[in-house]
Amino acid sequence: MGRAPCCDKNGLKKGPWTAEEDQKLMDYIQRHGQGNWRTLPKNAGLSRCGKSCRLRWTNYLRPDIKRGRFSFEEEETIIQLHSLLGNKWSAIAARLPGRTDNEIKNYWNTHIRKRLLRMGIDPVTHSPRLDLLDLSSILSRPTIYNTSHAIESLMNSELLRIATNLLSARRDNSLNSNYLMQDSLQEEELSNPQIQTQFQSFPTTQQEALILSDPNIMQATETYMSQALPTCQIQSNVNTNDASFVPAQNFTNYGLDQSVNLMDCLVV
DNA sequence: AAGCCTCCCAACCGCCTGGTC
DNA sequence: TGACCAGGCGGTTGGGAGGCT
Repeated sequence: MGRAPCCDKNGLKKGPWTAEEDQKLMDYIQRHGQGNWRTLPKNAGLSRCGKSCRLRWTNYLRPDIKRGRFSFEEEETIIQLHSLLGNKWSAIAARLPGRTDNEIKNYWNTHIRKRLLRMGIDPVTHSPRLDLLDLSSILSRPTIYNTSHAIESLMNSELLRIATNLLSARRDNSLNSNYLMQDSLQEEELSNPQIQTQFQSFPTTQQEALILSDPNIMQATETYMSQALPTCQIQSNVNTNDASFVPAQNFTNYGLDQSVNLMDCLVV
């Protein structure tokens, strides 16, 4: 036996609120405070259930609600808090003055989540998406494995993503050296001698500059990369809101003294 | 201009939690 | 201790708006 509905739905209005209803609700709360939501509609002269009134007030009519687009800082805060709290929208909203949980939830689902997916970030775990691994497509690009310029390889965003993916896996103690072989998508490719040879042709080089334009990717990547590549420099470009990589400007200025083989990153 | 499609968000639904008796 | 209830929460939906063909 289910619990009784929050109110008697007979004759109660549903759907969008009218300006008149909004005014009635605001007038009542200004005069009497929020009080008991169950009895509020009747006292305020509204044909709505208390729950509907509460939602309308907390999500729309409350005077301290901030309207308009989310700022870059707000968006960053949401992403960071979501990585810590998950879908605890009310907890996230509590740290964003003037924003409601419903608004944040909607914004997450319609904007941030899609953007993270486009960037190859899993919006649930905030880690690079392993399901995007596709080594064969990368290795089939002559510009990647035929070039004599290691930096060009490093600046390839897909290669970097793979590196971060593998480093992520390496960091996880539950994953062992068989990790890649367990991935059905990669097994055939990695056991292919030709592919392996192509892999071996990657040049040894310093890992000078991983420059990510998006601080979120930077944050997710930094942890992984810094553990395996202590000389790796990661720089965010907060002036753009894009996941693309921007060219490293001066690799020699970092004064790096340690060489790291790219294969160390790629072969788990 | 019209029909279709996609996106967005206000609002709803049902479950959970904590307080009260 | 358990039933009941109000409030809170997260997931989902429906319809309006705008873009596309």
